Amino acid sequence: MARGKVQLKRIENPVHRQVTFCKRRAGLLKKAKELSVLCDAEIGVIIFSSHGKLYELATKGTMQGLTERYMKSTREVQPEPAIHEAQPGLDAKEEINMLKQEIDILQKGLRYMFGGGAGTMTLDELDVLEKHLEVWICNIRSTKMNIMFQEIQLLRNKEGMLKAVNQFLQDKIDQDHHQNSTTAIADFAPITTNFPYPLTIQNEILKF
Amino acid sequence: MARGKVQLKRIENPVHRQVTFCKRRAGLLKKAKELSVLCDAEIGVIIFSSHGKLYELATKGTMQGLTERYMKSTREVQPEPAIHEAQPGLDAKEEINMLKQEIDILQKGLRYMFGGGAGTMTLDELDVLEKHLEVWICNIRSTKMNIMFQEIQLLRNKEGMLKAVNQFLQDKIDQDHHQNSTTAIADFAPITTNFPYPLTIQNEILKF
DNA sequence: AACTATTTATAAGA
DNA sequence: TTCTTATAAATAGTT
Repeated sequence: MARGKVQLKRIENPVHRQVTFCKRRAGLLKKAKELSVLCDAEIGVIIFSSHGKLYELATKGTMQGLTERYMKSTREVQPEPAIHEAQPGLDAKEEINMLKQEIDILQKGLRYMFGGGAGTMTLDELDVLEKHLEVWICNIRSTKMNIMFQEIQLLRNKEGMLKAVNQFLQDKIDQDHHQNSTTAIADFAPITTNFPYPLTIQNEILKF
Repeated sequence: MARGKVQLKRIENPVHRQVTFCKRRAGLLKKAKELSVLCDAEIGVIIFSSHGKLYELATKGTMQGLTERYMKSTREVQPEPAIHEAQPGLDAKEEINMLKQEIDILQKGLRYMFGGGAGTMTLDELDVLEKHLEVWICNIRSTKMNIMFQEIQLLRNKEGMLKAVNQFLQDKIDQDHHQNSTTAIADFAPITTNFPYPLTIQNEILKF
């Protein structure tokens, strides 16, 4: 925001990006603290850098407490545990009975599973159990996707940094070659490829 | 920040506080979005106003996913409780440990399922759990198939018996008709259908 | 909700 | 990283 307008897109230069991250992170956390104090609000900020490092701020208590409060707040909006959508025309007692029945089925299912399938469940009970398990697997796959997505992000970042390092090394090599050809050794062969030099990157660079 | 420095303390005037909250909240969320885009960071902001109203922002995915990532990040700092000892060369103990581990995963999975997905499982653990559930579902489907096959057998038996009864009744009717046509009444119309007589089977026959 | 005078944040350079 | 500084952005107080 100074000495030049900023484009609202990912900063490709890794050094530049890191510096900006540092500065703006500090600024964001400062702003959050100010807002909390001035307006008596409870605020939590979680920041994961592109390298996966965590920075956090929780005003008025712990992040743990805040996330719990958040869950409580949103649970009312989103009845998360699926399937158990309130059926119209059923009062509280009926709903409780239905839930108890479902728990029974799940418990029976666990015995069925670990007891070697020797339990005796009806077709309907098995249907309910199957649906539960399908939702469960669905959730698991979704979580796995999230985790894998994070992995991909990390690898992309590594790729970007490696490219930058490659470019740096290439430039250095080009420079060296230029010096050599103009001072001591005759240019007996023009270098037309950047290979195999970029492959010489040290392993240390890969450790984040 | 304009037309007067601001004191870093709670604004006592409620109207003034509300206005400032509104403005600065927008500013904070904007800054958070910018930081996320510019520096490729995953950011979550949770704001509870002094009246308890929730405002939130989650870049790159859901707040749910972010809090899970946060939990995982902070959990790693704390020592992981209950790690089963893995002694090489002892087959029996190894097997027991493996089984314990599997049970752990299943228990964790149950918490994951019924705790609203707030558990923190690794990708490998989720894989194991998914496989377990797939086997489980497979077993359930197999059992369902068995049950349904038994149903089908039962229905086939009923069908066979009904057909036999029908045949018996049909024969009886044919016989009666033949008697009538050869003794008293002229054959004014040949019977070419067994309808609607088979529909007169008594309900008692259907009860197995 | 708009409008500015100022303060604050920060991009670029050192 | 840290400091400096010119400039963009945010916003306090006002209309």
